[in-house]
Amino acid sequence: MAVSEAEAAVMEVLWRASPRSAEEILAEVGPAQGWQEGTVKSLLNRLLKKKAVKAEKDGRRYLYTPLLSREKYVSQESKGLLDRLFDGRVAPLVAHFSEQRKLSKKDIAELRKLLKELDDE
Amino acid sequence: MAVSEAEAAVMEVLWRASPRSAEEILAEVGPAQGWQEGTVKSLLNRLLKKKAVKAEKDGRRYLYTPLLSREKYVSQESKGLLDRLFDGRVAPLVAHFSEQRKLSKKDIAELRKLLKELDDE
DNA sequence: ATCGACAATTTACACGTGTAAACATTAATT
DNA sequence: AATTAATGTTTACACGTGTAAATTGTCGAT
Repeated sequence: MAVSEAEAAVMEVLWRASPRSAEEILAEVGPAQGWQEGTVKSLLNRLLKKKAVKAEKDGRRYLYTPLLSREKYVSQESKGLLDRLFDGRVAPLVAHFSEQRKLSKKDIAELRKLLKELDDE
Repeated sequence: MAVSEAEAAVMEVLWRASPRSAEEILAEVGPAQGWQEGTVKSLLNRLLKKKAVKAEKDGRRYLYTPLLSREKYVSQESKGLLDRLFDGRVAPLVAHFSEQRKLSKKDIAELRKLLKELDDE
């Protein structure tokens, strides 16, 4: 089963640094999302069921560590969107943003650099 | 409220050609998705509630037309992913696919062309 | 005017999600 | 040992989604 959006917010915390306790996770994500303690606990349990994180005992509490990597998660999400909307190809996606004038100077510069690097291989 | 994935499959049919009757939509999308008549009817009604399509009477049936454009839908979906996973910037997304070796020859060629065109403006 | 066919609208139901309270367990403190 | 504080586990509930059956409405043919 897929990691939901709220669950992903918890994963983001763990991807930044792990292992972490529920309390630490709450401290980092609670204020921003307006979440109570119970909410984070639930999300952690669902992530455990989904095998997206693991927990190891540390005294009276647990420390959580990601099992699903950010790379993998990002790949799945990106591929999903690409397949659904752009026939699985990257160029049309970029073209879309280009048409919407959503490419920043920085984006363009970075894309140029990227293509140049691909040349050198 | 957002157009869901199943609903989007119905929208795709209407984006290809409209207006269309429920029966026509079913004929086009039913087999591929394995959907019964009732399923398509439900999805159409939800799309009506969401103001994503409109219906005009044609004899004893209705003909449906998109109100939400594919452009707009694609923009929303893409922006959502970009903001959630790539800090709102396009270049990191492309870099991600590049690292995963998911850029086809064709993609690369098209991206080159795109950047060249941006130059000429 | 009634019946039948067809199409739309309503209702249904299981499951995931966002959100959290209630309850249980465990370790520390009195 | 009993109580309390901290933390984890279970239960809850409303809402959206995927899927479709049941019901209602309507036009055309007897």
